Amino acid sequence: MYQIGEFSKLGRVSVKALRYYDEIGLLAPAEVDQWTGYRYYSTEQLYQLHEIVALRQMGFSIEQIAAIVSGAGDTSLVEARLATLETEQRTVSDQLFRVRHYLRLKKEGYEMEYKVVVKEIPSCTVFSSRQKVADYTEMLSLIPAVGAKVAADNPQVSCCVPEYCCNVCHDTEYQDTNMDIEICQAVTTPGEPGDGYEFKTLPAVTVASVLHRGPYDGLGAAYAFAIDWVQTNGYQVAGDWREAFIDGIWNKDSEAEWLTELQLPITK
Amino acid sequence: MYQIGEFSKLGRVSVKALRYYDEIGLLAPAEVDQWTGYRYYSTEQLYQLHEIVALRQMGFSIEQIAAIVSGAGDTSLVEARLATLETEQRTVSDQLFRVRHYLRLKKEGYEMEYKVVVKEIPSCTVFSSRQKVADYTEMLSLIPAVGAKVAADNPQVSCCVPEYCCNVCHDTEYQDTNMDIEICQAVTTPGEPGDGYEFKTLPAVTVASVLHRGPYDGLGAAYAFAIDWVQTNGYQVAGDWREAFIDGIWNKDSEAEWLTELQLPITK
DNA sequence: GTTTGACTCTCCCCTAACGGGAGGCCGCAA
DNA sequence: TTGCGGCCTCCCGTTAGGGGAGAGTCAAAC
Repeated sequence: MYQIGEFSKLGRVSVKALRYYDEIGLLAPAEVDQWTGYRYYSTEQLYQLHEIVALRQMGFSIEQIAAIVSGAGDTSLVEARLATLETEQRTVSDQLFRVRHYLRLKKEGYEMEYKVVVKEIPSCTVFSSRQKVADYTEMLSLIPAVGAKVAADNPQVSCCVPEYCCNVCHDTEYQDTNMDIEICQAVTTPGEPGDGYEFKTLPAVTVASVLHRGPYDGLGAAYAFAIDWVQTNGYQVAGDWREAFIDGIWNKDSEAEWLTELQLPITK
Repeated sequence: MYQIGEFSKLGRVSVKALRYYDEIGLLAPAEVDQWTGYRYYSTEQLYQLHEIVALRQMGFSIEQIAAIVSGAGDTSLVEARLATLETEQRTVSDQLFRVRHYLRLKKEGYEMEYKVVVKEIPSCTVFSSRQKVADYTEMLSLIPAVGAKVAADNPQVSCCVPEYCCNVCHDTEYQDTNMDIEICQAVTTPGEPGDGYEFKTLPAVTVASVLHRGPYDGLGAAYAFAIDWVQTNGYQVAGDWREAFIDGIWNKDSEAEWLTELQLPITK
């Protein structure tokens, strides 16, 4: 019989952990002195502890270990652990990509103006108007015009809250002149198509998102950053880019306060 | 200005998380209504939140993020994160090896009698006696003899608590006859060498440990298991094997209760 | 004017697997 | 008798919020 301190050294497990295992019923001592409360362990417990430690080293939770050591023979928990480990491996790998990319740019002296977030954009109903525009100035003038026309034709249509107003860019690479864009505005219910616009459903996508602050002539740098990020982090661009308008001329006087979100659909 | 619900949808962050970020001072709303307590966020906060989410997706803790967004420009936290990620990657990889090894054996119908634990054995002072023995029976008779001789010659020498009594096996592969073994017993202080024994220091080692229950003729299977485990888990054997005696003929009548620990020193 | 339903607030308890420490008991050695 | 090391229980702390209770707020609908 060992005292808890000796037993803890034998099994390379802390005294605190042993008391915890006792408390939750995972590993009770062979004997507990009824008067002093002292725990006494035998080598039978050492054998059990060895198994517990082995399972802990595989990363099982205590609850899972309790299930495994009691109802042995079922591999489902182990298979679940395998699946969990595989996703953990992907997560760590993704994070490594990001951190290394960040450090590389920092080392090159780049000031990290842009940060990339991967997010899910749910599917949504929009009215849209696809047009060729000469530049961003022309585009900006079109948005309220389209909105006004739709509102006039479809008085029952209301915009989503919070708003989601974006361009879907149909050009195959970034350009800021003669662009093939589709102005979209998310609405709560579809309406009837009209002159120069229609209602459609934008698909749900996973995007790499970059926020750009300032006037639109800086969007090129943001795009370049986003595309580089997507490639060096092991993703591929998988769909038409979107530019979501958050702040702009309609609510901010100073161009420096304009806020636009680039959304590049991606897959691994 | 957005209410917390809208803002939470814009940033794809839960309301709970936003309130938490406010509470700990990481991201305060632009305005809080003094009477209702309602939080109102502006797009400036959206920009900050985007950065926070990007850093979270790199796996930084909230505390680290607070440090990064306040005192920007220092890469030490990012380098620390890189180091942490690299060890996490190794941990996950190790666990994957173990779980896959386990599942493979299970699928082959093997009953998992042995579990492997990787543990550190600290350096310790021992008296030792290296001998050629014909078999385990002969070895068993030698241990008490050596112990008695040392105790007689060195009355001030006392054994460690808990005990650590082991064979260091100098054979290059497992054999149960004509073995070249070194009987060792950990003591608290070194003594004077004597006839057929000496005092020495066993090095600290990292070992793969397997517990074997039962008589010594089953040790071969335990060795085979341990060696297979070491190889399929990407380790190499790096030193002389040890057999640590926990329970045996000296305290258990039934051979089935004997307990022996195989310790194979390993490196990655 | 009232009601309703969605939204928000604060406050409190919960997580996993122990670690740290306080305050007190037990047994042994000087 | 005193000290010391080991052990006990009890309580609080850790992360990054999640869940829910109970109450207040807001805007639209009736």
